[in-house]
Formats: sequence, structure tokens, C-alpha cells
Amino acid sequence: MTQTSDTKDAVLERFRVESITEGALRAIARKGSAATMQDIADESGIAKGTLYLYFKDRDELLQRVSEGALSQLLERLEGVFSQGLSFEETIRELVVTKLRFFEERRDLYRVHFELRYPHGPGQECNPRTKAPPAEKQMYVERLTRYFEQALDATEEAPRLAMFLSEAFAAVLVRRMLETAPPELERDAEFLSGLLLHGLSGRRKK
Amino acid sequence: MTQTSDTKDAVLERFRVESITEGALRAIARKGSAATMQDIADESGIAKGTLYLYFKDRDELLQRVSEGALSQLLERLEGVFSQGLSFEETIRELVVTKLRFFEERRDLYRVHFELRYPHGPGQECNPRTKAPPAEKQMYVERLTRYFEQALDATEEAPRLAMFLSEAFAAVLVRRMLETAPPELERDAEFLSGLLLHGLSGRRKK
DNA sequence: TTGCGGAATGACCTTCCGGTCATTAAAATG
DNA sequence: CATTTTAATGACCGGAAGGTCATTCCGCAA
Repeated sequence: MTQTSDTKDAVLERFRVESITEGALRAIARKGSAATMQDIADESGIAKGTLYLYFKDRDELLQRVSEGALSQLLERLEGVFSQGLSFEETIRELVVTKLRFFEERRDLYRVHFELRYPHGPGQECNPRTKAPPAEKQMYVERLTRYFEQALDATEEAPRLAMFLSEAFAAVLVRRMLETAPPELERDAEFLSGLLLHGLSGRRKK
Repeated sequence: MTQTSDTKDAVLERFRVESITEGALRAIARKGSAATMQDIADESGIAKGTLYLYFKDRDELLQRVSEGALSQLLERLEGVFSQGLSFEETIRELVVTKLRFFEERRDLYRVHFELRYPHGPGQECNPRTKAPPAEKQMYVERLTRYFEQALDATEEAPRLAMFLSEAFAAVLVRRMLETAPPELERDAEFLSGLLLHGLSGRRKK
């Protein structure tokens, strides 16, 4: 047949896939995980059936969207890790980077949060979304690795990673809820301080 | 007609409502928010139609279940607040209390987490669950009030409350995922330490 | 025992949505 | 321009789930 890379067909295919992905992103930004195949099709300006020429099913499509969104974030965070900063500096930089990322890409916010704990840690799962998207937690794993290396707390590393990630989510959600959130830098400072030094530093007086 | 309190009918009604609520709790513990009216009926040992004699619709039922679960937790936390402990002590006690609560009542875990951010902070919402359950965040509000009073950080209080609550969730989720989680007291100590003094205390060496 | 009234039931209705596929439009080919 | 091949479409299907209601069941009073 053809090489997967450069033929006209392949280019066209990539283009289609991308525009569907973007449409899906818009649909999810608007309706969350309740976004329907029809919603996605509408938002992408194509017919519902066409979606199935490029994606096996809803799951695969959502998976792709989530991966795409996630990889952009991961890329930036990787940039932070690779700067060889001190521990404190790294945490600060991670916080501000992530905050900035979602400031630019509000549309990605929903993807991350709606699919956050896909079906929670329970036993049975929602048939609407079958695939357990281990995918999702990739960046928690990255954080875990960082903690393992930067502190010697191998055992606690996964908890620390989730702690960081959820604490971040808390502040982000607040920001999203507020009509006039504070300066990004203020929130970044606030959160970094909290993560690094805890509540104690804020005792009365 | 009758007083709402003591007639035989009223007692019977309360009994029914309660057993439905308990059934719903089991159903949700098993299937999460995907639990179906049929699931709930089965779990309660009654017919689906009967559910609608006691609750207007699915939303009202879920609301009630969530409220019930939440109020039990709130009660215990209130106990902590009213002990007049120091700030640090209070935080420690809150953590250990909440951890113990979910240790006893694993079934309540799902209710709290599945319905945590009901439709996220997005604009449109899932028609499947219409009611914006402000209800849910009642205990974040309680925490907020505590922070307003205990620290003088009125403006930051809501963020602190969410920070605490989400950080807690992070550790709790980890515990739930692990087949052999550490002693409850160890996790409580770990989390309290983190909340109070941050990551800095854990720097290498 | 009989008949009444309210409670319980579950078959049924409707809506919604993921997924399919016969049909149609467009592009490639000669 | 005719023909074939490929891509796109959207009406349609099946199943799932919330909600309804005619029917059945049951406790109780006459």
C-alpha cells in the first residue's frame, strides 16, 4: 500500500483525525464527559457516521483526545524537570507551569477533570466508558518518579504525587469557579507555599 | 390528617425511606453513580415503581443518600471542632477522624467521590443529573468557616478548605487502591505532617 | 367472609445514544 | 465524459434507563 507517513492520503487522514479531535475537545469543554457522538460530529462539522471511519468507537476517540491533551501538559512539565532546578524551585516551577497551561487552554481543563478518576477505585464500572484509562494517570506516575529520585521516600512517592496533583486541582477548581480570580502568580505563590511549607506558616498573627 | 412524627404510617414511611436509602448506598458502593433505579430497587428488595412512591425522581433519591452520608461525617467533624483544640491539633484530629470514618464506612466512600464535582465547573451540565448539588460541598464550607476563624486569612479560606479536602481525597484514594495499605495512624500522621509542614520537611537526607 | 382503600408491582412507554450500513456524493482513472 | 473506486452521510437499529400506571395484593373493618 503506502507508507504511513507522507502520502497524500496519510496527510489527509491526519488532518481529519486532528480536526475531529479538536471538535471533540470543544464538545467536551462544553458538555463534559456527557458529550455525545452527535455533539462531537456537529462540533467537527461532519456526520456522525464519519467519526467511525477514523475511530473504532467512542472510547477510542475519547482516549485519543485525553492523550493528546495530556501529552501537551506532560511535555511542558518535562521541560521543568529537565532544568535541573532545586527541589523547591522545581515545585514552584511545576505549579506555575501547570497553572499557566490551563490558563491558556481552558478547554483542556474539562478533559482532565471529567476523566480524572474514570470510575473511581470501586469494583464494577460504568459500561458507558469501559476502558480503564491507565493513560490518565501518566503524569501522576511522572511525578512519582520525580519524588522517588528527589527525596528518598520511595514508599511514599505515590502518595506525594497524588497529594500534589489533587492539591493543585483544588486550587484550579477554585480559580475556575471564581468570576474574578486573583493574579495567576498570586495563586501560584499561594499554592507553592502551601505545598512546600504547609498550613503552619499561616497560623494566626 | 396526622402529625408527621408518631403515627404508625409515619413510622412505616420512615422505615421504608431508610431501607431504600441503605439499598441505594449499597448499589452506589457497587456501581458508583452509574447505579440504576433498578439496581437500587433490587438492592432494597422492592420494585422499581415503589421507589417513586417515596422519592420524586432519581435526583431526589441520590440527593438524600448523599445528604445522609455527608451528615454523618459532618457530625463527627463537628465533634472535633468543638473540642477547642489548638490549630495543629485540630488538623491532626480532623485527618484521623475522617480517615477512620471511611475505614468504617467504606460504602460511603463512593457516594462522596463519585458525586464530588457533580458536573465540574463547566457551563452546561449533564441532563442525567440536573440538580446542582450545592449540598455536596457543605463540609468544604464548614472547613472554610474554620479557617476564617482560626487563621486570619479570610480571603484564602475557601482555597485552604478545598486544598485540605482534596489533599485528603488524594491519600484516601491511594489507600483504597492499595491491597495492603499502611496502618491508618501512619497515613494520618503522614497526611497531617504534609498538610501542616509541607513537602520541605521531607527533603532528601 | 367479604369488600374496600391504599400500597406495591412490573410491564410498558419514551427518550436518548452508540453504532451500522445502504445510499449518495466525490474523486480517481482511462 | 463514462466508469469505477473510495469517502461521507444520516436514517435506522437495538438496547438501556428513567419514569408511568393499570393491575394486583394485602390489611382491616363491617
